[in-house]
This record gives sequence, structure tokens and C-alpha cells, in this order.
Amino acid sequence: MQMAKSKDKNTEEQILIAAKSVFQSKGMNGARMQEIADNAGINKAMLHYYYRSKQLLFEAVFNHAFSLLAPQLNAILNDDASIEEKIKNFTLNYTTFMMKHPYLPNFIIQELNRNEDFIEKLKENTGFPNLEKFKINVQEEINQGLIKPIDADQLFVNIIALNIFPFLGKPLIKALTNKDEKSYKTFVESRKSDVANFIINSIKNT
Amino acid sequence: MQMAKSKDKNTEEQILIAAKSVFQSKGMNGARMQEIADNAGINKAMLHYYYRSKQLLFEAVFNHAFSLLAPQLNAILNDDASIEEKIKNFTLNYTTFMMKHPYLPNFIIQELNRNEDFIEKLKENTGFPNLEKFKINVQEEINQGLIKPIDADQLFVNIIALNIFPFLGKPLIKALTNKDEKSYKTFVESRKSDVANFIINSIKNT
DNA sequence: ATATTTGTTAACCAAATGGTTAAACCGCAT
DNA sequence: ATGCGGTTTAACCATTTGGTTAACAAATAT
Repeated sequence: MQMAKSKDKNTEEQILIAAKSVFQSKGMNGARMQEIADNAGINKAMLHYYYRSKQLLFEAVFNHAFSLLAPQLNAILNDDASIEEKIKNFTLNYTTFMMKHPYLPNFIIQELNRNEDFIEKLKENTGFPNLEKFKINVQEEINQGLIKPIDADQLFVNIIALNIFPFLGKPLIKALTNKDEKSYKTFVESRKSDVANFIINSIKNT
Repeated sequence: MQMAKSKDKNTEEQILIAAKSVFQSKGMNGARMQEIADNAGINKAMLHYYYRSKQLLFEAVFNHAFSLLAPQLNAILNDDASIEEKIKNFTLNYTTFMMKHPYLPNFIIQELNRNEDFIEKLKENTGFPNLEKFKINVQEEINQGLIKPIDADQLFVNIIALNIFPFLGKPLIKALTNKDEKSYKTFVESRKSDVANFIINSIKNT
């Protein structure tokens, strides 16, 4: 029977929390099993006891991270609001969420670039974001004359680029714009609405 | 005196070429000195003969990479064309350039995130991009009523976000938009003008 | 020619690292 | 109390990895 349930559950979770922290800030290649163990306050052998190998532990962390990102993207893709509403909601929600998980975008982008095969597995998951509905919505609003003609893929990439980049390029942007941590935060905060307005200004018919 | 100049020069350069290739595709943590040596077709000891340590070899590669990026940014910041012209030129030039060096943006962003202190050294270099002139230009055009009011920092970030992100998020975008290598290339090619129009549409007064 | 400096290599080294093992530990059922 | 299953640890192991060394080769200066 399972016993010491509270205890083992706790250890397994502690490991995942520690692994998240280390993998997300250092990446697969930079992460050290010993550091994860120290971080979780346990013996290194426990990592292998619960998750066989570094690779599998990494995948547990990565899949969890991606499972946080995917719903954010689906939010804009699969609801029935107008394009304008979608963009406003997405920009606000996504930025708010990422300010709480600032390592997430970088981690995912970095690891997807490290191993291109990796995303193939993700595509098979149910819940992997699908653009079909968004494309239809865009086409409808173009036909109705609400927005200017634009390729839906391009629009989608523009939306996520404007929202994600401040988290990917933070060190670069901070240096280029001479901002300290505090003013950078204000800067990103402001983008919660600025970015939506910027996009809508561009595509909306007057 | 210096001798065997052609030969040593050649080896040193071969090392840098190989190091560029390996560091840019695998990052500092993922790169292996042995792989660089193999790639350059020389003995591993040569790497240390010419560049003392992995760290110094990495910095040589990184500084060179950044010295390719910086002029791209300066191009938009320090000329006297109108904002509209600047954006058009930058978008075309930057995308054209990066299609030839697709690993560059990712490499720089990734390594700046790995070591935040790193950018401090870069800031000291002459030629580190400076936004002052761009800010003035933007303010002038706003005052003249040519473009809508917008914070110059936000505009700048939007411009580079839209241009850089397709190279950072390539695996993700490819998967989300169901594009293969060829159609992704077409997609990015199209952005050479699409992105400029998108931005200008947003900020230009009619 | 030959001494000297520079370039190159194979062999080696110490530290780090992912992973394993055997024994100890702990809560519980009998 | 004893046995048993899951849990935890210290010690250990093999491999990888950045880096060094000592000897050798090649080019140049004298």
C-alpha cells in the first residue's frame, strides 16, 4: 500500500518546484542535478528515484511550463469576442501573467530552439493551440470592413511578438533604453494597454 | 618577431569560425571545446594556445556577434530620414541581414539572459546604440503632427520586437502556423515590408 | 648550418557531473 | 516485536570536460 503519502508526495513536489526554478533560470545545459537537490533540500539520489534521469525531470518541467503558456494562446484563438476585444484581453492577461512568471517565455523559446524535434511531441497534445478559428474570425472582420486586410498568421505573430519580446529581450531593452529594474517594470506595465492600442490602431478601419 | 604569419593567422581564424558555429547553435553551456576543435580540424590544445580559456573564446565570439547587431540598431537610431523612412529601411535591412545569420538574435538574447552583468561591459563600448537622437526625431514628428503621440521607447521596442521575434520564436511559430521550412521563409520574406506597413499604419496621422 | 622562436600534437590531469548502490530508516500491518 | 514496503542517505562509479604539459615540427633569424 502507499504510505507516508503526505511525505512522498511532498518530496516529489519539492523536487519539481526546485527543478522548475533551476531549469527555468539556467536551461537544460546549465542546470545541475546537485543544485536542484540542494534547492529542494534533499539528497541527489532522490531526483533519480522519482524521475529516473535529468532528461525526464527536464521534460516534466518543460511540459508543465508549456501547459501554462498554451492556455494563454488559446485564449485569443478560441473565443467569440471581436478581434479588438481579443487583442485587448490577450495583451492585458498575457502581460499580467508573465510578470508573475518572467522566466517562462525565455525558457520555452530557448529550449525549443535547442531541440527542434521537441515541439513535434507538443503538437500531438490536445490543447496545442490551433489557429483555424482565429483565421476565420479575422477573415470575417476583414469582409465586414471592420479591419484592414491582413494575413491572419502575420497578425498573430505580431501580437505575440509585441507581447513576448519584452520578456525575452529584457536585458537588452533595459540597457538600450537606460532603465533600471523599477522603471522597466513600469514600462512593461504600461504595455498592458499600449500594445493593444498600437495593434488596433494599425488594423482598424476608421 | 611574428612568423608563420599566414599559417597561424589561418588557424586562429579557423578557430573563431568553428567557435562561432558551435557557440551560436549550442550556447556557452551547450558548447564543447572538443567539438569546436574538431570543427576547426585542429587539436584541442590549440584553442587554449590562441584563446586561453573557453570563457575568453566565448567572449571573442559574443563580442563579434554583438558588433554585427549594433550597427543594425544604430542605423535606425542615427540617421536623418523621417521616422517612416527609418522604419522601412530598418525592417528591410534587418530582416535581410538576419536571414543570413539566423542564429545571431537567439544567441545574443540567450546569453544576455544567462549573464545579466554581461551587457554592462558592452554599454561601455563606443558604438553601443544610443536612443537619444531617435527620441528627438520622434518628438519632432509628433509636434509636427506627422505621427500620433507615442513614447519613443515603446515605439522602439515595438519595432525591434516585430523584427527580431520571427527569428527567436521560429520553432514555435512554425508549429503554431503549420509552416514548413520553405513556407516559413516566404512568411519572413513577406515581413520585410509587412512589418513596416503595420507599424506605420499604427502611428501615422492621416 | 644552427639556434631560437612559434605552431602543433598526443597524452595526461583534476574537477565536475549524471547516475548507481547498498545499507539504513520509517510507518504500518500482522 | 517483527517483517515488509516504500523512502532516504552516504559513498561510490564511470564518463565527460576544460585545461595542461612535454615533446616534436616548422619557420625564421643569425
